[in-house]
Amino acid sequence: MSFRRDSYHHGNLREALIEAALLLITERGLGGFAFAELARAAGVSPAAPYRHFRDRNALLAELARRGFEQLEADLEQAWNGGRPDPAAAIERCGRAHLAFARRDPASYAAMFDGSPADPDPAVKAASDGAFAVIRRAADAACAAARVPQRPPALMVALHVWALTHGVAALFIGPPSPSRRALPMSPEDLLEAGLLVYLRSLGLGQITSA
Amino acid sequence: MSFRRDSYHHGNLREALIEAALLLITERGLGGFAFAELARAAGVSPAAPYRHFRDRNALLAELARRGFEQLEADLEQAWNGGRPDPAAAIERCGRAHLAFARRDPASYAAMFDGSPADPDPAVKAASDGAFAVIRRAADAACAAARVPQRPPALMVALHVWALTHGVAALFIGPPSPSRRALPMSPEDLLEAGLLVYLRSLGLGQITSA
DNA sequence: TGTACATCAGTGAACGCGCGTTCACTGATGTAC
DNA sequence: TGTACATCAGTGAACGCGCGTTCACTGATGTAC
Repeated sequence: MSFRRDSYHHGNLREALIEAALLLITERGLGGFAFAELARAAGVSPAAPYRHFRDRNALLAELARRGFEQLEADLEQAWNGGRPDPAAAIERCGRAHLAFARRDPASYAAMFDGSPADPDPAVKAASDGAFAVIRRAADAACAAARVPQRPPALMVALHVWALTHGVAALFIGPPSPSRRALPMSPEDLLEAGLLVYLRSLGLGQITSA
Repeated sequence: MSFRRDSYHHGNLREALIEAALLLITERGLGGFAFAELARAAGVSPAAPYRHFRDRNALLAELARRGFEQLEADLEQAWNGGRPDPAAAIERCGRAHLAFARRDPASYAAMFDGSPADPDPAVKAASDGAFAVIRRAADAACAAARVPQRPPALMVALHVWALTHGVAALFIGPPSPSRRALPMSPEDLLEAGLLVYLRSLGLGQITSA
């Protein structure tokens, strides 16, 4: 999988390293790549990556940051101003979240299973941005709620976030020791869960039996 | 942190290796221990662990298996026959699940974030056992449900499982790049979420406003 | 009670390996004038 | 248009390190008789 180039300068080594990391993480999990291995895959000397990333963790942080920015964009598009109604739009956000985890499992791992000791402010900001979309959705949902007893909007946002991530973590991406066979798609599972949840807030259509 | 012993035989090396692994995983994450390091921590030669585990993965599988067995026991006790009612008992199960993740984050990681390529049948069986408790709880909940429109019991079980794991993964254990500050306990967050969800099935007390 | 023997947990030395990181360097690029 | 120079991406060799794994071995334990 190594890469041959003709000129002395690679030209796009930074991107090449990131792509190689995504590939290796997808194949072997978060711990499954070595800094030196990325250099080999990009066809440069083992010292070259240090021109672009301080170390392995800096690269992982970059993956997480970009991932959250992409997730925010995907969620924003799925939300689509809450049309036609908050419940339907939130379910679309859930699907978009799962689609992201499916499409880019390596970034998803860097975002949610990343290194314990790494309080990178840029990653935090990007993560906040993605969550803010769900937070706004929860605000809209709560404003439209037709029941007196409901949790604060922040809690609703966290419930949606946690249920969605729970489904993604359990049923999308590399199989873990706990992976169960599912007689349905993760998307359908999540949609049904959000439906039940939001119905309790007086949202969504209650289809007649 | 190494361990001195007086006799030629360790006596309880297997357990000592497992404890050392749990400690190191807690400190540094799943990838954060080397087989040789466990030997050092237990005060034996680097070849000694091979008497007890085929390799690093076999030890991780053992952690996962034991973890699921403990989780099953905890859930079973929390369920307590569904008394006084399924909704209250399910919320107790959620708390027990979070308590387990809190008490033994290393095992939890081995159970849910474990190695991609490791279809250990004993781990699978133990995992099935833990989930079965929730599955039975969902059966009871559905039997008591007072609404016509509800998902199949398996789906209800998966929703509870996913929401609970989502809360644990996001807010308990080693902070990830996505960890958000929570203005409440994970336990309260989960309880509120389950309350809203189960209310939609016609379960639980609807406290008057 | 004593002895011979099987069992097996742990030894310790050794191996080849790939890693992260450093260093003074060199070759290409682009810009000032 | 040409030339001198600053910049900096990538070199390649080197280092020390800890890892996983193997091997013939040795010391302790327990059991048969």
